Amino acid sequence: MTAGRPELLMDGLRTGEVAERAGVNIQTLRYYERRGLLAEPGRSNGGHRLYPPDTVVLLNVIKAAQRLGFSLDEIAELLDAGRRRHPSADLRQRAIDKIAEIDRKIADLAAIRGTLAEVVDARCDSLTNCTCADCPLPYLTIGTTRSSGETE
Amino acid sequence: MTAGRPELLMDGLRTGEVAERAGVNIQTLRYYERRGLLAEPGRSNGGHRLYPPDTVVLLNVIKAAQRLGFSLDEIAELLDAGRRRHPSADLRQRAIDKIAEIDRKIADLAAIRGTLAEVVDARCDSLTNCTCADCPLPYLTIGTTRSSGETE
DNA sequence: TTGCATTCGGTACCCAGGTACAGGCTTACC
DNA sequence: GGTAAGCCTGTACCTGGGTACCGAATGCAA
Repeated sequence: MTAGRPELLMDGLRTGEVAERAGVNIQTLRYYERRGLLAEPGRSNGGHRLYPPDTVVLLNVIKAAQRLGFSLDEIAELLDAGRRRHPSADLRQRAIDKIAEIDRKIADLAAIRGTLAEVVDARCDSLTNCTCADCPLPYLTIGTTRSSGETE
Repeated sequence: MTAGRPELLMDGLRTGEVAERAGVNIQTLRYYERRGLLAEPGRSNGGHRLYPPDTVVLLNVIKAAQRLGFSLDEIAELLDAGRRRHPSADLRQRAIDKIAEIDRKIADLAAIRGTLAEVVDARCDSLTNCTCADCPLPYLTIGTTRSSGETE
């Protein structure tokens, strides 16, 4: 039992492979494990981590959520919510709140998008000497949905 | 000319007022000024900042953009783009890129929203003992649009 | 004019989210 | 069996985005 047997049970991706495929640093994997975003993976006999292949997908999800402005704690919650689909009443309520927040984000993104689209259209009569009168303050529509009270 | 005259030219909001109305810290105003997100405001005779009132709106915009996952540098760029609507070819291209990025964000948010909505619906036959077979990996659809190359 | 609240500039510190490095074991291949 | 590449734990460090604190100067009202 010391060595030699390939130990079929514990195949999987090693940290380096996962990191490369997901485009993250190896240290980040351990960091996420500490933070509870990644479950502790299996180990080889020698103690090396062996990840299930879908870990790569999960990492992509986490990175996408980060780009959307969610903190790691929030992402952990979202993943948890998405994982067990028969949530407690509390979790359910938080999901509802998150949905409202997401709707706000989408609306704000749409507003920014709109302004940028106008920029690209550049409906001005000249690149250097624009006389169009309807060039008001940009993005005025966003950020106005929430007065001051934050998520806390 | 030493004092007494209200000096009509230099009315405006003082840092404390702006900070309170926008719900940010006073130090944050100076920080944003250093970072180039806020233009240097006028000053009183004694050197105190006097902000134009729409600074509050601008701060709300900045905060909204932050919640959407944009860095301060990106926000500075977005503001710049939105401000001068007759952009250079380069700025224009960057606006186009940003729009694509925003579309991706919106799509990802919609995916998360969808999963959360399913959670809220909880289309399971029991809260503790669910037999529904279609509870696959959550969020599988998001994060898959970009393979690895990032904005850089 | 006195006095308290604000603001000034400057520097130091804080937190989240990583990233790097050191010294020692594993794995893989010849 | 030797050895290079890869991974282990642990700790230290870095960047972005702020915050806090200091002593001095201003603003404004009584």
